[in-house]
Amino acid sequence: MCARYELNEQPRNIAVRFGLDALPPVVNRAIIRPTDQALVVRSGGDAVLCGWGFDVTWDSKPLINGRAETLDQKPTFRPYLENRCVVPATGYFEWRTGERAKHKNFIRPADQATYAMAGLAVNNRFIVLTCAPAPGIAHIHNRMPVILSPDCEPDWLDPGQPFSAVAHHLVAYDRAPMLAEEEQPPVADQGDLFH
DNA sequence: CCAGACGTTGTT
DNA sequence: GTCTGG
DNA sequence: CCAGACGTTGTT
DNA sequence: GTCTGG
Repeated sequence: MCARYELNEQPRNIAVRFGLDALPPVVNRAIIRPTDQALVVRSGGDAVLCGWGFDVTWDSKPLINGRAETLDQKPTFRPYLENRCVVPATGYFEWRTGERAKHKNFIRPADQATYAMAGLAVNNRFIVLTCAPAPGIAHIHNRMPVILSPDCEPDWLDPGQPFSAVAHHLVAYDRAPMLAEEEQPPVADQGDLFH
């Protein structure tokens, strides 16, 4: 899940939305994929670019997600429970497995154009935390990124809070419905390829 | 990053 | 070769 | 010692 | 690569 997301918003608006001190650094593409540099916000309006995924020695692929339910039990994550961040996004992509094909969905909360995913950021890398899905999108996938309400973001980011005091934020988004737009199957417009 | 897929209709 | 998805 | 896990996701 | 369990 959540192996791709979008941040399609003007730096100016991102700065306002997340209370940044200055305009955030910019990357030239809106679609973010594993290993890409992307914007993360830490406490105090500190916005930096980090690469998506922690490198692990046992796999060539980076570790891009962390399960919220077990985060504080994993040796890989436990040292970093206070290195919390939020990851600005305007939507994320999820593939629903259908009878015949996979259907790509673009998913976002109904009440926020630009929202915050909960994450950890360490050594210029970040991961996105996942939780059980909200009811409206459970048919698409059994996980979703943790999406924070704006009023919870400062608490989540507060480095003075122990993880145990902020872990309750790591649940499916329930402030508004989740909207999912399913990408239409591509039109096989190959006319007379076989004529 | 990198392994694995890349196509699956409806019988003109 | 390019796209997909974790 | 040494095989297997180690995160995830999705599920052969 | 390093840790864990048998």
